[in-house]
Amino acid sequence: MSAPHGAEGSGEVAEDLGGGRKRTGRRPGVTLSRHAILQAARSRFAEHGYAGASVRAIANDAGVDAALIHHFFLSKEGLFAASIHDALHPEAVVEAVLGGKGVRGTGERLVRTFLALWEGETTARQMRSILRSAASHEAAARILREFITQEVLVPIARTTGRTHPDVRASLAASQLVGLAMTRYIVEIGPLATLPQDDVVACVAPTLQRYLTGALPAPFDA
Amino acid sequence: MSAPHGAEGSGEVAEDLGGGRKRTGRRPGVTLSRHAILQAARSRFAEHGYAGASVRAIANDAGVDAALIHHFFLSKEGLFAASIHDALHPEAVVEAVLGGKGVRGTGERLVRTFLALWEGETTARQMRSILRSAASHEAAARILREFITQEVLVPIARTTGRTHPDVRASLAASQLVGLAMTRYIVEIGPLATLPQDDVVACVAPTLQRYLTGALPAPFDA
DNA sequence: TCCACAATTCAACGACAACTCAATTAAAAC
DNA sequence: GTTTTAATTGAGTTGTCGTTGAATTGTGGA
Repeated sequence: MSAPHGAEGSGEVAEDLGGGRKRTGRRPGVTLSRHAILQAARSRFAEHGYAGASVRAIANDAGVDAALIHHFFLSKEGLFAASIHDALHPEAVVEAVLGGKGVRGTGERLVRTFLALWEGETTARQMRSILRSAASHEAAARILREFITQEVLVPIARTTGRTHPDVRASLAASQLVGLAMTRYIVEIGPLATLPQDDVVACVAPTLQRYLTGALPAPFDA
Repeated sequence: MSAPHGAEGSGEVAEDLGGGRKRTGRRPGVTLSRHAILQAARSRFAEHGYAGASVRAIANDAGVDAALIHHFFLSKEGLFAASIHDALHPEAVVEAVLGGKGVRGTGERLVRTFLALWEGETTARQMRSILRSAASHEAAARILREFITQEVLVPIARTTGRTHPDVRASLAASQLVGLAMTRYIVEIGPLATLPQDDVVACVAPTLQRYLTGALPAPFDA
């Protein structure tokens, strides 16, 4: 969970004059507000989803007027897009998973790489934002859908040289998305508390089977 | 998807006097509004999640004044709770899955029963409501969490007589939740379009392994 | 030095949020 | 038939939403 001081702590440029009022006009020195806004947005979107996070609350967290958000990002949509921009580096993920080490450890490397995204401070917030928002915000759902299908799983499945790479890819996606939902969002039972290595050990065989194992009758019969 | 005339169609009791206005006071005959509200609420919550669905929009869909919702359900929270109430009948699910037919087909029966919930008109809306809202609304997340862990998966895992039933249960939950997310919410790739039987054939072995197979080293070594 | 521009806040807009209260009409209980 | 209770809307409260335009203050280039 985030520390009690929250996402503020970067925007302490503006000294306030009595009554919470801040001096208008540009501040001296380098500008930090844009970055502060992005960080606050990631936290809010990660905790409350797209609809539940308000521009004003984000601005407040960032220690900034709400209008500044529109100055930088034009709209709430724009802020959301920017806040999850480059959360997902497909090349990096694909590289980490394939890594030239042959096909046998693919399942394990896939879970491990995926879980790592959920442990890093910044990437975890972005992942939470995407998943939480994807459940009810179409733009987020589209981002998630296209990223998963086009940029990570299809390449992975294709390089394994098996049949029906798209089916294999979506099956693997279902297990990974479900893992994220149950471990990090809904926080179900032992899955939410098990050490990372145990989770990897349990789930990796499933992914390995989806990616390189035999598919049931309707497919390869 | 829902028909264009939407969730109305039941509340046609109130004839309107000119200008969209409706006569005040109680309507003659039996009262259908409560039911109409619940149906409209299920649709709205299913499509937009808790935060994205407004009481006014639901009232509008139901052809009813917004105040009537508060009269019946006291608050939006109350409406939400009522709208997903008895969506999940644990006994029925457990019965359908265990069904006295021994342990070998448990995985398959579990997926099949789960998918059936997502195909029925009413239950699908309730499932969508719960999952969409659970992603960002704590009350929904709690409902989902407790239902999954306490009322379905633990009993199922316990009756299989294997070690670590809670770990097995949460692993199975992760696959099922992920399946619902990818097939019905985010609609990823082939999973969203595959016929039900194919999905069952692909996923059942995973559940069977989680529930009755060998767990990896950290658990049974 | 002057000028274009970027950063920043204030004040407000119109829309809509959840919710309340009183009035009106019908059903149910007596 | 009278009284109580339930259903229903209208009008309104209070608050928040995303967004805008003008005003102010700093930065950087000519």
